[in-house]
Amino acid sequence: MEAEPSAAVKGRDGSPGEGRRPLRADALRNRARVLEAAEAVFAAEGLDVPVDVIAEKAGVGVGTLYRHFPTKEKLCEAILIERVAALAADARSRLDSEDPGGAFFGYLEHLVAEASLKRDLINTMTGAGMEFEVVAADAKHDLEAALGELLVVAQRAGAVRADVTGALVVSLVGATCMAADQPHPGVSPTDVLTIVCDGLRASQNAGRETDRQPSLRG
Amino acid sequence: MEAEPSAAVKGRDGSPGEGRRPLRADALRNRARVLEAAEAVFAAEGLDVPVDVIAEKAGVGVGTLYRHFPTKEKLCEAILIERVAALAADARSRLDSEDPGGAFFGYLEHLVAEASLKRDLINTMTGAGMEFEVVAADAKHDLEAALGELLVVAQRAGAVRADVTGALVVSLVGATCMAADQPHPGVSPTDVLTIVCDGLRASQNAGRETDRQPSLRG
DNA sequence: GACTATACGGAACGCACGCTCCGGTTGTCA
DNA sequence: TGACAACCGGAGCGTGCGTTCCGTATAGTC
Repeated sequence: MEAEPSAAVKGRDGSPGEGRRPLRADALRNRARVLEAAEAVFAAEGLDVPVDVIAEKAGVGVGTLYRHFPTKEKLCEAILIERVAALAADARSRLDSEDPGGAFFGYLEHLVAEASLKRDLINTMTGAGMEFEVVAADAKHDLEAALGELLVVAQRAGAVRADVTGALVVSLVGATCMAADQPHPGVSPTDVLTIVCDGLRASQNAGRETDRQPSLRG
Repeated sequence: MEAEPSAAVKGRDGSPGEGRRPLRADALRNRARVLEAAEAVFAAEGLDVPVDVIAEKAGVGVGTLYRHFPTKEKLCEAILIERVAALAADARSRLDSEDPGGAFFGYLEHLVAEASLKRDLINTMTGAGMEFEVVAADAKHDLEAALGELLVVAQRAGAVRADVTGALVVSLVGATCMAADQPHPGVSPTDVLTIVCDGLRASQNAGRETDRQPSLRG
């Protein structure tokens, strides 16, 4: 473990850390190119694209890529953290809506739509494809916390059944995102989400008399 | 493409194909061991276990494994086909139940429980981890067909909303199985399935007045 | 224009995994 | 028991991917 000269992650714009001289112009340019290419490729293909592909798309050698991002995981983080933070902020902005139910379900819809547009988000939300360490994990936890807040408000308003937990909603959203990633012909992510939302709305013990209705907290 | 002497898949017990002499005793024994080990390992870890692991667990060299199953995919098939066929048979056995709703939802429960017990089934149902060619794909399609039959009966009985398709149910089950594979603390696969089932039960336009209720066939 | 720290590119390394090859072993049959 | 086909084991090959190394190019400075 030695000091890594220019490998540490700086501000997204490549601004210098304290006491370190600014990046050279070409380095700055290349760093931006790599981020841009990675953003596009990850969104289109998911997180398990070879780094070579990103480097090529950025018009840069792999060596250059690795000088700016010491690891593929760090590169993913640089992109995902801000994506996920934006989602969490969106959740919180809906917190003081006059229609908590609409806010909650609308947010779920937004989440799934966003995930089917940016496939890297699917990997993040379902936890498949890459294990992140602290930094990105924190961002994800923050998103989950924000979703939880939105949930309790909707529950207090009676728009969501009282027996679901935040973790359950996260599981359901992750599952829906996965369904978006493995599409069956004639089934859209929205269709899946519709069923899930109706299930979240349903009051407990709403089942027909012929079906046994298991309790969530059984 | 040349004839492969003993590599062709025979009956599960290793009985000879027509005109081919029976397997030697040790070969028969090893074939069984490999199947047994693969069944256990795939169930415990999913389909993306290295073949070396299976060979070792079977007390056999990789060469031996590959003589009996020319490809990892074929080995998976040998196990999955009968697993999946059993599930399809189970579905059909429920077709003439007096309680179509209970039969349908009970079957979904069985499916998810089975999948969280045998992780290779998760890979199969979610389509993640391995692309199968014709043989296993046929088995999967048969399972989906059986599930579809169970669905329409339940719909005719009014236990399931009329606007869901078989493909949608398959997507939902796959998603639920994925949730079982990426467990969140405090959330069981059953919890997820409960929400999904309630969503499938909910009559259309059952949403509260404050929530907009998208139609499935929008 | 010359000089140097900085950055670049891409060949090459290490590792994991599916699969093959072949010298040695063993079951089977006469 | 001897002989041969059938079978075994595991070293090793090919491929794909993350990562490193180092000779070369260039931006910034005087």
